[in-house]
Amino acid sequence: MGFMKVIRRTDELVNSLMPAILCGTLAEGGALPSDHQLGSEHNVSRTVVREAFRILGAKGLIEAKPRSGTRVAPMSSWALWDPDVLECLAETDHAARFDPHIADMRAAIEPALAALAASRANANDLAALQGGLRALQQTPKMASEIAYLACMFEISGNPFASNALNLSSWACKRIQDVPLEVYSQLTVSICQSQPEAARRFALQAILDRVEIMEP
Amino acid sequence: MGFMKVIRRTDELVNSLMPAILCGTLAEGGALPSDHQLGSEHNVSRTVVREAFRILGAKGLIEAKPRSGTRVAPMSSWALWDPDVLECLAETDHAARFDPHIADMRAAIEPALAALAASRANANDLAALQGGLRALQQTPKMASEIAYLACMFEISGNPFASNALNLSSWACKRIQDVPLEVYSQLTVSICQSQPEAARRFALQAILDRVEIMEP
DNA sequence: CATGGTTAAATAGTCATACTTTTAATGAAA
DNA sequence: TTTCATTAAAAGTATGACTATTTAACCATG
Repeated sequence: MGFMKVIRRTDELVNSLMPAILCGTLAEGGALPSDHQLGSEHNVSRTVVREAFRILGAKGLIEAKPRSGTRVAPMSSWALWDPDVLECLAETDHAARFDPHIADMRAAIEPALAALAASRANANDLAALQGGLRALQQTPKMASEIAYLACMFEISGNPFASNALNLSSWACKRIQDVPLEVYSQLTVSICQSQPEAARRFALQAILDRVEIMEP
Repeated sequence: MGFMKVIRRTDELVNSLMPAILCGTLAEGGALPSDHQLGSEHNVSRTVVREAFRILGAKGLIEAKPRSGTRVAPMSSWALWDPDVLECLAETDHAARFDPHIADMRAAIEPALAALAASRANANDLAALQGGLRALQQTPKMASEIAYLACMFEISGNPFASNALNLSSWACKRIQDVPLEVYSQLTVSICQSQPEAARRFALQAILDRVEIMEP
């Protein structure tokens, strides 16, 4: 099935530099090689280096100034919600340092989205959600869990939810133990249009994971 | 004085294309001109066009494929949390459509951050926060409010908060009426290490704004 | 007529090079 | 020491040529 996405040399370079930035090999505020030099090191043209820099810059990871060169931006400007950044960060050594912060964010956002979903779902939505739950029960893997959450987020009708899903992916990836029972209760709550119950169960699903993570 | 940030022609092009994408002039799934053609239209080299495309691509706004050309990506992949995207979206005609969704997100996130801040603040943090409050009381403008919230988010210690601040900026920009009284109470709650009270007041600050927005 | 494979063309991707602009360092003059 | 011009390093821009990928038209074959 030919879904071979084109691999640009630009992207390869991005995938090479991003981990170095996120894991601190290239420290915050530290200088990157000049694009000419980086091109030589990676055997790519300056064009490729510059396009890679544009991408990293768009994600808030680096900043360039004429004559001064290109430097790693302070973490406060990193686009941590970005799927690429987040995915890359998850594969880093100190990913564990971010676990509690992500759990905090999820605990804030996902219950709210669940409540929204409960108050807005129509018949089609419920069918989709129940289908997602069944799939999750049959094969309780990470992919199914993400799909279920994606469905719930979609139902919430909030366009910012699709980015919040990146945080969920992180957590599901880190701890692949699916709280099936809670998800079942959550689904029921949404189907019965009970926002507050949905809110509680969505929170519970997260706390269950945190508990495993704690020690 | 001289903080004149360099204006790249690349950025100018991005600033020209992004609004067109966000406001739907370039519809989702619709094709952009080829980079050669776009270069002619804007009197810039293909280099500039391509770097602009890389930036827009990094923010999930467009996708390029050889031979097919470059198209506007589906909104679900847009990086709505990105400060540039959000700022640009705010200046769009249908910014109002996003107001309630942003309010929902803020209502979920900011109370949680306020609670975290209340439980983690040290003496220095409190001094900074109180300073921010005083500045806000003296000049209750948008900039002061953002600064205050930034301070609180920083205290929360959550690295994802700095991106959440973009949502706050949106709301503060849209309705510049500062709920001074609530912020005062919020500050007190944080200073007295009362997370639950802080949570309530942070929520209240948002609801006050929504109320104005509602009609 | 239908089917399937071949070819051709359009467009993104890459490279090399030359030139321009910005700005940090440097050093000379006041 | 301060100030101002010089210099040079690095990013920014332009151009043109070439490559790679893929759609779409085309042609041959059944």
